[in-house]
Amino acid sequence: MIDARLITLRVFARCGTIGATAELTGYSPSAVSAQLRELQRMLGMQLLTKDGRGVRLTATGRFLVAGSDSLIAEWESLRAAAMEAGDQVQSRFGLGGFSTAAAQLLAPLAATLRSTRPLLEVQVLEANPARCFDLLVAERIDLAVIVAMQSDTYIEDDPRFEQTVLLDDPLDVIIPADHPLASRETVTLEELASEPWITEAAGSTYHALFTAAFTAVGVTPRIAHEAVEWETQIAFVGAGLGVGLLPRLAPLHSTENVVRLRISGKGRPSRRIVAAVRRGSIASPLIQESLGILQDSAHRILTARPEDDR
Amino acid sequence: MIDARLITLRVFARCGTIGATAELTGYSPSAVSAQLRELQRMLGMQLLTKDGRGVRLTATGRFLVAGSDSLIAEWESLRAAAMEAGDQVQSRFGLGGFSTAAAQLLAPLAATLRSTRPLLEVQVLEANPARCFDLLVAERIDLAVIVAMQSDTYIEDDPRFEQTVLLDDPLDVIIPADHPLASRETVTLEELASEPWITEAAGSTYHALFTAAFTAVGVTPRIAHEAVEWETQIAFVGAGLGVGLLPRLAPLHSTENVVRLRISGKGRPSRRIVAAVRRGSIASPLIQESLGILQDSAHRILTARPEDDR
DNA sequence: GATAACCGTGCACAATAGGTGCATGATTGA
DNA sequence: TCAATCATGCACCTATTGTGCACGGTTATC
Repeated sequence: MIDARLITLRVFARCGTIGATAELTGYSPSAVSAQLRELQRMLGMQLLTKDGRGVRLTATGRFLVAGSDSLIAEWESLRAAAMEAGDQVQSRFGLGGFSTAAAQLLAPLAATLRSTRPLLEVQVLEANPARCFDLLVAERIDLAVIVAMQSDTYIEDDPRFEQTVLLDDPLDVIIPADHPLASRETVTLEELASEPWITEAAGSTYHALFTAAFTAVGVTPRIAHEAVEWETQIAFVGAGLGVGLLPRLAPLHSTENVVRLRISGKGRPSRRIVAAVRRGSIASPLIQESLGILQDSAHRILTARPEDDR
Repeated sequence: MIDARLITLRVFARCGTIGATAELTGYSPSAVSAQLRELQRMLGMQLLTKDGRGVRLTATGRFLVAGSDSLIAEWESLRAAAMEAGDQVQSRFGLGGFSTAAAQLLAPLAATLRSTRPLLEVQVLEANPARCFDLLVAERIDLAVIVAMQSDTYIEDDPRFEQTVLLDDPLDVIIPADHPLASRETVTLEELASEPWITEAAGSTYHALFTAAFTAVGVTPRIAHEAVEWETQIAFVGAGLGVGLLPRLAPLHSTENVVRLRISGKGRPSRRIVAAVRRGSIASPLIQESLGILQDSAHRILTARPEDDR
């Protein structure tokens, strides 16, 4: 409803280059370039300036993008209200998410929607959290389930999105099956202070969460190895290279020669799983129904856990 | 910026038929029909229903149109702010107006803009007040100078428009040059109570103003003849058929065998001349400049009048 | 300081959204 | 019953808007 060119401009404002904007919106770079040129012509405003080998927004451009936040939100809100008032049905619905955790929530959501709303075209895109937000802005998806590290600066106040906490996913410790502590049910991080740790490379959000968990209990872990995928980390642990942290929702197959222990004591780290939508759209019947389904799934996951871990 | 189809829907909401919408927007009826069909498809909402040989808005449609008022206003406001912030120039500017009174204000405005902003394409459309509002909604024009009868219910609170009073245009009495009172400078309506009057047909806004003026002084005029155009009315008066009321801004050529007298006493009727713009757009530099020019013109007209008539 | 990589843009061409005009069907009023 | 009014479908056409590729300018690397 809002001109596609303005949406493109907003995406450009997020990623800064024409090429990335093209990739994100699904257009070719030439098309993005032409769209932005046309937008400037029709508004009679100069929105972009050459900057080195790229382009950047002018002050007017930034102003327009900033101001368009509330415009988009108002449209989403109006559409949601009209859908609700008229008991109308949406035809396309895009979902975004990342990691097995998100998949565990998105899969039942998509399945349920497919049965309750047979006419609805549901599309699921796998993308990391940052890209999910980009895809929301680009209107490629309408709802995203993302895994936010607890230490992240929480962007609840972003004028473009509204977020709903679904559940907190605690991190467990994984140690080799032949480790002296392997028969325990719970451990404290202090007890594992001298172990060689396996984590992700510094700079990743998981790494930030990792260190935050240890600083909370006043311990400095010795980082022995680095792994990106949970699977890799589990394999390292199974090979006796060290110990690591693993989110509760990440599956651990019994064949792995690795045991999972809950963390007791203070400083129990967790990831926060939230649903994000474009601001204003949260009143839409479809979004409401989806959030309900997601929260049911989250509740089912929570009730399957030991009481003190919820 | 807001999708043209929504604008079309809004125009339809005002005039009720596809044909009228087509005429007002400049499209063909088929195009309007197709646009509205496409709009419903893309929103997944049923906005129209068959109603006899025409169509009418559904509840959802009315809801959407009502809610879109603030959306349009916010966009206009954003565009205006961006134009001002970036010191940018607009390329097209549509003006609307009706009657010689409006023309006297619009002509100098268009002329001034043409010299101060040579790149600006100024288009002037002559249209009666109701149509001017329609044209504003349809985004065919950006500013309208309209003549509102004082008795009209004043639509200042319409969420779609913002209005600025330019000046009040008093009505004078015109009488034949050989009338006994012709040498006077001013008359009261009471003095002319027994004269045969010429006015417009009952039901017109001018007729409403006419009767309001007389009821204010407790006189019931005898309506002898009816005329639509001022020119016709002047000719009738010149022919000695009766007397009439004529706005100060309506030109009276000396060859007409008619004299113009100001009305003294209470109940001096007048028309109100106002400038109307889409809500939100009033902050735009171009609108601001235009309103300034219009007010200058109005001021010049006022200062040319006797003091007690301003 | 040459060269490669990157980024945006212009151009030829293609697809398709979106327009017009006319014919048709449905409904209402004379 | 007939004419007038209104919306819509269809055939056709236009022009907007997309793609793919080549090119020029800028930055980073060796």
